Amino acid sequence: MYKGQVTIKDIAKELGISPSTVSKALNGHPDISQSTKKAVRELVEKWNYKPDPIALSLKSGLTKIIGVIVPEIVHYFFSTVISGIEDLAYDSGYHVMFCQSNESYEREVKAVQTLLSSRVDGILVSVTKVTNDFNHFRKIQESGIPLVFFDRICSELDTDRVIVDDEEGAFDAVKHLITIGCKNIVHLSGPQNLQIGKNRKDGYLRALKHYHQPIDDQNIIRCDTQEEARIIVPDLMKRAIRPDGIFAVNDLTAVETMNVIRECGFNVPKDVSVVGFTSGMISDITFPTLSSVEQHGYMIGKEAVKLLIDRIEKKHNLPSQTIVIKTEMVIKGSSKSVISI
Amino acid sequence: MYKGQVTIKDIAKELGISPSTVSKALNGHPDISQSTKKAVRELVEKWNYKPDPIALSLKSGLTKIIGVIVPEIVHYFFSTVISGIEDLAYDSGYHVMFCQSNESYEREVKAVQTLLSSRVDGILVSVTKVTNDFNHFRKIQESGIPLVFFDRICSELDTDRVIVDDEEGAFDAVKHLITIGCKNIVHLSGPQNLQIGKNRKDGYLRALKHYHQPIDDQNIIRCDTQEEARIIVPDLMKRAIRPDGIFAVNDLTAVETMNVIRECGFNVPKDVSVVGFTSGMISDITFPTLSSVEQHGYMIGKEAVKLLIDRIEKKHNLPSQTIVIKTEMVIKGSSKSVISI
DNA sequence: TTGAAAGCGCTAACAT
DNA sequence: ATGTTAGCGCTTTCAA
Repeated sequence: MYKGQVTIKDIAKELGISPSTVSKALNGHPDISQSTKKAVRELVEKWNYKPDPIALSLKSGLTKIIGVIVPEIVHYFFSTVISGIEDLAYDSGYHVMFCQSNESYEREVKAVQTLLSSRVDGILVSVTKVTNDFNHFRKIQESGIPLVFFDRICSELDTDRVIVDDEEGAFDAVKHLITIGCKNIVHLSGPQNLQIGKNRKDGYLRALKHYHQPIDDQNIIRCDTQEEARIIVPDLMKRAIRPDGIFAVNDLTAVETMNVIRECGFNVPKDVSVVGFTSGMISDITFPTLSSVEQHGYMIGKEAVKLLIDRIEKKHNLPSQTIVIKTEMVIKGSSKSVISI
Repeated sequence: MYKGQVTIKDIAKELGISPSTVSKALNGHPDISQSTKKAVRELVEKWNYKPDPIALSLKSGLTKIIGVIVPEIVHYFFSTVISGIEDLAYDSGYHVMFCQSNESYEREVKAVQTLLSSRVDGILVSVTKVTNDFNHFRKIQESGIPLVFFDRICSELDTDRVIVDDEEGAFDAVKHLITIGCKNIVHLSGPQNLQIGKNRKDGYLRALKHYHQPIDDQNIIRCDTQEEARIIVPDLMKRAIRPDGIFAVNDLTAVETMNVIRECGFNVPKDVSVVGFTSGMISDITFPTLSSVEQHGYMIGKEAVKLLIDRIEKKHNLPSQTIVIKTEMVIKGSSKSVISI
């Protein structure tokens, strides 16, 4: 037991009144006299009484805790989102409990069980790259616990969501590459079972079409990690017709792509322009700095929590909402005009 | 209320026995018959009964929640530590609640209050750069809640700690610079109210002394952010006697230092070798890659949780422990021999 | 071998 | 205006 914690009983005893009177006084109940309220408030202040959240939870069935499942914590984008979640949740009187799935389906399932049995009031999820079965999420819905997906959503389930406009962001990225004169743009794509992977590819394709660029299936390559880039990019640079622009599905892949290109004896952005997706701190510290699509992770976190708390507190049976956060093409050093305008 | 949650009462009613019998059966109490135990176990399985952690907490006074206060979540080192905390805590049946102080003293104090009033079973802290008053931490101790500091410790308080051997790590870094031939090594130092800032400086000094290098106060400059590096490094490069080695107190400062040096028209590592501290993902993606002192954040997190849980569960009044995690000098591209051996 | 009752801290319906 | 009581889900004497 938390040593020396003052309870409502102690206050009651000291004041010679009953616990329920103290409770009512504390909760601003109208029947309680001003004098009693004042006495209670003073003693509460003096003894630094704090209601026990556990007792409150047992009574209300609510824990004021939000569960969050992310693929990784050591990840710029996700840590940014977490930071936003954290900040708004605390401001709203909620605590946050994190689980990382480590991109493992099994761990994700386990995390769901853990959070459910912890009786969190709501759950925020960004799914792993490998999740193809969604029954664990259905279980959340069946339990009546509000569920909000962010970024990596599950399109099969009818839930609230916070996403960025991946298609549009990718379109902008490729448009940028086209605008600066790239004629042969490769897309290093993400997992196609994830909506974000699909949408970014779609944006790439739409931009090519819109600007009447030829589309070549060979220019869409499944590659979304540093390790994969290290293997795949050298081959790209050995092609008869070398790419002059690369749009990578995330920043780390983009950075490694730049590094490999340099190692192959080429220059970024002179020989090849590179654009990433996320635009985190990483994009500022590389050489050259990385042009990338800003994703506003902090805001994603905030919006996701807002949506979730709304669901928790107003049990309104409104239809599911999808909030779309606008992306922003941020041009830095890795993409540069090859044509003089 | 958590919809459709099975309680011990439901089990009891179905089986025609009393709740207390169910409880005992579940807890392997010796005087419950095998047949009853079996029946209970089967129904528990079938109905997927899970004890309500809130009720358990109310009874035991323990929440099985660990509170963590870090300066930032969006920070490679801290997110690594958090990842370690997370992993071991869950394996040990604990949950984790994070607060970020955002390097603000007020927010740190508030975080302590929040965690205390959440009745966490123990608290893990890495203090802000600006914390000089430690009464909020004393309050934790007075409440009888175990407290463990990691990395950025509070040396005034008698608590368990997990630190890296900053002095030795810094010594190794500077030794490396000396070994490759640097004659004029600058230290970009951290806040001196933090033990880590002091220790890293001490290691720098000891290395210089040990290898009979001249010590120059002008070569110790308070600078531990990218912004500061951007202002300070150009001046360094304009000195009559330019530094040929720079040991920065953290990786981000080191990286920005490299970038600024390049912008000033010099080459890393040819003109100046740069070494950082932490050796995170960052150190692999920069150009050149960054030599740095590996800090093993994940392990720090694990050890800190282990220490904390030990304190929580075995109320042993052993004296405070300090666990020191060994660092490791990782040589990459930003430091290179200028002398041929 | 099992059950009844009390209690963890708090709230709320129902007396007084 | 204040007090009594019951109950949230569970454990734990103590009694049967």
